[in-house]
Amino acid sequence: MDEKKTAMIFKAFCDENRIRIIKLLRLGEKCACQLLEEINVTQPTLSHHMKILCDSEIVVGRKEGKWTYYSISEKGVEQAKECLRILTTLDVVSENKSCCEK
Amino acid sequence: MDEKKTAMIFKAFCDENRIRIIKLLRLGEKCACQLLEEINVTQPTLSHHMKILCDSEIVVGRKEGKWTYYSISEKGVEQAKECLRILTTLDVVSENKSCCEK
DNA sequence: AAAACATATTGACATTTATCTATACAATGC
DNA sequence: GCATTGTATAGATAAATGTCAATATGTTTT
Repeated sequence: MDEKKTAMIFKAFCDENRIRIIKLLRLGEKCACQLLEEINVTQPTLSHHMKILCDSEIVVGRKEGKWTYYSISEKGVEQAKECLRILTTLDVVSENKSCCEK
Repeated sequence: MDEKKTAMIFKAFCDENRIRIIKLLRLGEKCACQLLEEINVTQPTLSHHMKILCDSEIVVGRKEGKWTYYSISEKGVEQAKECLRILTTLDVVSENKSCCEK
């Protein structure tokens, strides 16, 4: 996975309000109006955060009439976990030249 | 874990150059000068990114003489994984009132 | 001690981001 | 059709962030 995509995924978890939103979605699908009641931001700001969360694919939105329902995407979460796993697993196969020997 | 700490952890993965640095560290411990050769930024910029990576606890630095060696922290990585797991696991116990019924 | 070297810090600057108000868009209900 | 309601977009602004040049700090070498 390229660096741009990786950064995009983890942007979901880089803002305190987005983390609060994700925590609320752990409880199940919620519509924007319900999130708005619990997060202390204006409606356009919430909308902005929901866009970033959806772009990261951690959250998915579902339109139904005039409401939009958001929930945590299992697929997106698995992608993030896999991405984190790969990024942080030591690569013991590739050689690694030591440097700066005294 | 509070939102501030969580955001701090995942900031490590929110910048393309930091992701490149982490990928390099997958190959093993490297000193700053070696990272500098491979990442296209100036020395102060690298130093800035290393600070953020260390603050996130994903990376640890070790001073030896005039060199600083950086490596991926297994402990920090486990913390990040656990944090991600908790954040994204559905909470089926808590009740969740539905909203916006038609 | 002075020079050389590796890294960190400071200060400036441009870009990005989070936030708000105002407005647009889309669906529902009258 | 028109008012109401839920959400998105546009535009403005302040704060945060990534970057660099210059400089400071600390270590090693001569």
